[in-house]
Parts: sequence; structure tokens; C-alpha cells
Amino acid sequence: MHDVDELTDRLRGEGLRVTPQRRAVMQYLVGNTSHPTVEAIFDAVRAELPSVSLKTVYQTVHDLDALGEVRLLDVGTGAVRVDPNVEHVHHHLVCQRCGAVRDVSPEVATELPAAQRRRFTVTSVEVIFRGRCDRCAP
Amino acid sequence: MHDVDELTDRLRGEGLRVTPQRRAVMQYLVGNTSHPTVEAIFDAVRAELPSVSLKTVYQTVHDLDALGEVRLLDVGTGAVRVDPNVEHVHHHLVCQRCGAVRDVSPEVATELPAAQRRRFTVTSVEVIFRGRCDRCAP
DNA sequence: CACCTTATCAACAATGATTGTCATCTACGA
DNA sequence: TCGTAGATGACAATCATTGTTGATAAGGTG
Ligand SMILES: [Mn+2]
Ligand SMILES: [Mn+2]
Ligand SMILES: [Zn+2]
Ligand SMILES: [Zn+2]
Repeated sequence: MHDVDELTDRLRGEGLRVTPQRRAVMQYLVGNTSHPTVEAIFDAVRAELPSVSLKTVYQTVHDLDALGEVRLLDVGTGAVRVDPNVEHVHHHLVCQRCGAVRDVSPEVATELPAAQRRRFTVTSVEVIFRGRCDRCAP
Repeated sequence: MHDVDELTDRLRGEGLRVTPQRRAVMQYLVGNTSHPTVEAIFDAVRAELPSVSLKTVYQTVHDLDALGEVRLLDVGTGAVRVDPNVEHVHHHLVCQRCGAVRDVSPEVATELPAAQRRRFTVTSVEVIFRGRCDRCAP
């Protein structure tokens, strides 16, 4: 994800307007590695802008997704997770107790077996390791 | 997944009762490779038993899941998919156009990189290949 | 085989995440 | 500065799923 200034330019370049709400969402996401839910972003932004609505956060997150500045992940924790790390291909660790999501480098080989490669055009591969994070280990 | 007779025994063994509705759900799932949604099972069963309720199908599917006779997959298509193939470890192809889900043999190496293996206890790995199935290819 | 207990049934309401509607407001290019 | 496309926020609606409940029926027991 780019920094807020560049994101501002990109939004305007698409004919979209840059509002304090959008700026606050972007600021919160830049460099964030926690894979927050929309709700979590909402709570963070509300600390600055108490009147912001959840709908606006959804809106902004979707616009950033359309620009390719974030990715929206469904890792099975109930709500979509927002991932600003779009620069590096990577996979995810999901703690099934606390819901924490962490990045995994893509050393894992994820080629579709040749037999099926002819009958399916793969556009993306998602690998999710589920288990317990160190803080939640028994 | 076992056959209907064995499933019947297993349910009774758990003190659960075997009803025509449950039998119909099980019959539909045995050998089914389509990864149906609960709604799809509901529609199929309703053809035989018009009075069956969606809740009952959810109920049955959850009981079968608790028995380990099916697995409930969230592959990001909106509704849970029911997978009676619990015998073989495998991963999934998901067509992003029609929602079809197909099995992939687990030839893919899915070991967590050593660096992170110490800080996370993996209990399951899910690999989802997304793209276009042959019927939906442009 | 009839009884009794208790799980199941089906209708209905409720949930939680997300999206749609719409009247009002505002950013920003002209 | 102005006009307007676009954003905002309050609110209702959606969709998959779960909770509740009175009525029903399975099946172990005698
Ligand atoms: Mn990530
Ligand atoms: Mn499968
Ligand atoms: Zn954890
Ligand atoms: Zn398809």
C-alpha cells in the first residue's frame, strides 16, 4: 500500500474525493500488519472522528480494494480482514482461538497438479495455516 | 463418509434418532462430489419431502460434522459447502464465476517455513485455488 | 406391542456482517 | 466563489445462520 499522499493522488486520479474520513482510514492502514476487520478500522477511526459511520469505512475499504491498494481476505473468522500488504505475495497464519492473522512467506510450493491444470485456470492461490498462535498455545 | 446404513448406526450410537429427513440428507450426500451448500441439500431433499425445513437440514449437517462424517468448508462463496469426502486429505479448486468446488489431490507441499513453526502450532492447512473452471473459461 | 421419555420437527424470530436507500452535505475543478 | 459529482450518515434491508418453542414422533423398555 502506498503512503497517504500517494493514495490521495490515486483516489483523485480516479475521480474520487478525499475526505477526512478517508484520510483517517488510510492513515490507520498504512504499515498496519494486524489484518484488521472493518469494525476494527471503524473503532480506530472513531477515536479521531467520532461521527464517522461504519458504512463509510466499508466504502473506503472497497475503494482501496478496487485500486489494488489493499486486499480483502476471508480467512474464515467471520468478518473480512483488510490487508494493506499487496506488494509481497504471501499466505496467512490464522489463530483459531484469538483470530490473529499473520503473514507467511510463500516458500510453500503451490502449483496446481498438472492433471488438473488443463481443466481449470488458476488466478490465485490462498494458503491458510490454522492453529494456535504463541500467545494462545496451551 | 460412510453409507446410509452405517450412518444410521452411528447416529443411533450417539443417541440421535434417524428420521426420514435425516435419511434423505444422508442419501443425497453419500458419494456426492459437488460440495453442495446447505440450501442445495435442502432443495434436493424437498423434492422427496416437501415439508422439510431448512433448519432441519442445518441440524443434520452439523450432526454429521460432529460425527466427522462430513466437513464444512468456507471457501469464500458466501455459504458453507458440505464435503462428504473426509477419507482423503485434499484441497480445493473454486470457480469464481459459477461457484463450483472441486477436489485437488494434496501433492502441493504445505509445510510451514521453519522460521515460523516455532511461534505457531499448525493444526490444519487449507489451500484454495481460485479461478475459472472449464465450463466458465472465456 | 403400547408407553414414555426425549430428541426432533417446523414455524418463526433473532443474529451479525454487510449492503442498499436517500436526503443532506462537501470537496474541488472550472 | 460556485456547481455538482461524489461522499456522508442515519436507517432499513439483505443473507446465511442460529435460537426458541410447542407439537410431534422414534425407539428402548417392559
Ligand atoms: Mn497478509
Ligand atoms: Mn472436497
Ligand atoms: Zn491466538
Ligand atoms: Zn465455473
